[in-house]
Amino acid sequence: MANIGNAIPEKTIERLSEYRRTLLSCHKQGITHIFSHVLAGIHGITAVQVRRDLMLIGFSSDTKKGYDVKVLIDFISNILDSPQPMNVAVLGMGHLGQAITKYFNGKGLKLRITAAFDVDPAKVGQTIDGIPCYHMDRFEEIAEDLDISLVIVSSPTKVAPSLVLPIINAGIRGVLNFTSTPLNFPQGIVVENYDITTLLEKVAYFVKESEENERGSE
Amino acid sequence: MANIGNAIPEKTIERLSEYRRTLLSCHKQGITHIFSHVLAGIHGITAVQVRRDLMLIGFSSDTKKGYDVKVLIDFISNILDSPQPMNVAVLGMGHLGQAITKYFNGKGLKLRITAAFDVDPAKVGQTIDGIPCYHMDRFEEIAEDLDISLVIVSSPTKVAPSLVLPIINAGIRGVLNFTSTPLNFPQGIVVENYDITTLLEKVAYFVKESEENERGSE
DNA sequence: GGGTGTGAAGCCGTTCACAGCA
DNA sequence: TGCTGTGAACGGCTTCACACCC
Repeated sequence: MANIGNAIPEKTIERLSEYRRTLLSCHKQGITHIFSHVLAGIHGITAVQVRRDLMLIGFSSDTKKGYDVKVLIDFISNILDSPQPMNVAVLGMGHLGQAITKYFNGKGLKLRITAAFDVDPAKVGQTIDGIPCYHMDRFEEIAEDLDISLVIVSSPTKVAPSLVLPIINAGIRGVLNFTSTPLNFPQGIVVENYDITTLLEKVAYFVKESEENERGSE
Repeated sequence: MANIGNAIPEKTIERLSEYRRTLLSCHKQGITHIFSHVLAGIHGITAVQVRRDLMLIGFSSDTKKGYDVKVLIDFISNILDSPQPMNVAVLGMGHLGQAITKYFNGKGLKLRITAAFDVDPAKVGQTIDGIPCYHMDRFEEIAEDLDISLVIVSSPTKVAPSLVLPIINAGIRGVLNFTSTPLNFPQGIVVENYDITTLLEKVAYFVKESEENERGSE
């Protein structure tokens, strides 16, 4: 039995997260209402897309002044956030791990980075950006103690495969993998692989494409 | 007039980049042939998907021993890579910028990070991981000199909007943006926005979803 | 007029089902 | 038998077109 009228498409979820960040920034600037086409413009999409997304989550505005920023923030948050905060661990506290940690610090999100893991003796035992760094050997034990449910894999690509088993054993539910190895987990664990190289190669390909088209049509 | 039988879907391009990385690793290990279902397994997708992707780029194998790894690498490279290497600049040499630079260093790709830009006096004028770091004020000038065509935006989110104009003026063709502000560019400039927060929030949402479904079906 | 909400159409990407081949 | 290649069906997401409402 499904909980509510759920089944919100993945793309919509991504955009909701983006809308919310924009809305929070509007809210901070004192903007109280926003039109769909303005929100769309900021994100480089169409107004229909915005309205459709809001329709899918059952949001509707009663006014003609656009959407109430504060109300919409709360509505989206109600969709995206868990009732209780989720704890996140960063696996690999190199530059990427530290960059991610800094991103999240003080953002006041429902997702909290509460632990980091590494094997470098210079980092283990330290507190980096306010996050304690433990040795990877102790991952399963500490993940359980701290009730970690999500991990970000920012280790060197070479060691990433060796993290799969500990992650499974620790009962982790979601993985965000930034290494160049696709990681496979059994059903029930949510995984997103984002290889930076692939992202850049994609951009490069479409640049190449558009240049070829320009040349072709002149 | 279109160049070749192009129009390869975006998703396929992403996967081709991923396949290639896997294939390169296979090649290094001395594996000469690979079945579609093996390649699929590594990437957590179906064999049909792999075959369909290869069909779309016009690749076909003549043997029954699976695909020839070396030949396929060259074929994919011919699709993805530009004839001449593309130069990439990193805007923002904080942790994220340095992480990205390290990723690319010595990967021997057709994409080369050839310059970094920052405003921190401690970084400007230095060489970091073999990449010279210039002051952002000199971006337009140096981008032209070094024939930069792609940029990676890894600056703090707050300054990201101020980079848009210099990027346009410098004639940059592709942008990979890792900040939390969506950046909009005029038609003709390829942009990919990848906000790490959004990626994590998406994983968190689907974890929440799957937990609710489990609870619902017990 | 200028905004929102939405059924219906259209497009894109994935999967099915099966033919063909060694 | 076990693999590859592919037309056709399917499903998810986006866009069109238009009704409705200050």
